[in-house]
Amino acid sequence: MTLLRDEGLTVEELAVWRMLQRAQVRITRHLEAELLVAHDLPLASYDVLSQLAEAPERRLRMNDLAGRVLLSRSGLTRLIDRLQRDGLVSREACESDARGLFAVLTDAGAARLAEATPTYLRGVRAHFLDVLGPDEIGHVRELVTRLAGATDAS
Amino acid sequence: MTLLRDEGLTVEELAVWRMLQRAQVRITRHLEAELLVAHDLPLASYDVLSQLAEAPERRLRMNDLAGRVLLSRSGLTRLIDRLQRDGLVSREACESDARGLFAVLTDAGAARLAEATPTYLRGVRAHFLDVLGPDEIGHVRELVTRLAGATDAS
DNA sequence: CTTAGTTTGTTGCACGCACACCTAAACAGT
DNA sequence: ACTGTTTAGGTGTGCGTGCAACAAACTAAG
Repeated sequence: MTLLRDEGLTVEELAVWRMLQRAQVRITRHLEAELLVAHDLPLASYDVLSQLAEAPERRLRMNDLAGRVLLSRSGLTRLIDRLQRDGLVSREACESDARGLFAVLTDAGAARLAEATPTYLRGVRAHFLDVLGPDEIGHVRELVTRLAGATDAS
Repeated sequence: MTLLRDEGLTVEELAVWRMLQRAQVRITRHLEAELLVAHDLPLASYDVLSQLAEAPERRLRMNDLAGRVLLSRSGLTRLIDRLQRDGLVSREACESDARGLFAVLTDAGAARLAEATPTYLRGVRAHFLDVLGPDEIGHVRELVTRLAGATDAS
């Protein structure tokens, strides 16, 4: 694979990227599977609920929310449809802007979130954090911060 | 969020996990978008082609391949259908096991892969590797290896 | 006030994926 | 051989997502 050298990559660098992809996919699937069997709650739904829970007044504009959960606006529309159908979220109009809608966490949604959160946190610990040495976390945090921010510059 | 403490997580640890998720999704999307506009090749297809290219005789059993690209067997069946339709891959029977099938990289597939690889590698460099300090790679490799392997133990 | 342009959220559509089920082939024990 | 079990791969179906097109509401310029 002389192509690698042409682009200035080592085989090690490429392998690291592939393993990261692999690890991320597998961890995410474990997490989702655990949430699903224990609480019938997909990971994307969990993300939405927790974002709302952390937001002031447990409400967020659809657009803001879509950005935070890395979902397209249309995808979020459908996801909120489902959550609303299950009573975990409600839609409320925005008074200052008639086209705006808030997604609002209901009490039932908060309860469901509280119920699922231990499962989620245990999964993050078991599949991710326990694999890191405790002293590594600071280093990884710094690294991941750079990664999350840098992808904007494209 | 006293729930965090109940599970022995710090807010920093949780934030690191979230940012990693975020970074991974964004990098992957950039990569896929670039492959799509430049070569009309989805990332999953690229992965299959490159796995085949690295395999002995450019062929792999469906089951093996499904494991390597983190796809369900049915998902792989459909993906190979598409690649076969486009002439990038062919199916060949296995003589020693009549129910086995090989996915084989065709010359056209190898050509398409060679064409797309620079785009892919440049993307990996730009969105991922450039963000790492060169001295960090060894450390990250070691870490990611643990992550990729550890998720089996569940 | 009118008109052009932008932003917000939703809908039609097609795609890609996983789950459950199915068939055929291999294997195991009797 | 004969029957039950396992494994390889493919098919039917439903779900979740993004893209493009849309309607409604806001904004800005004349």
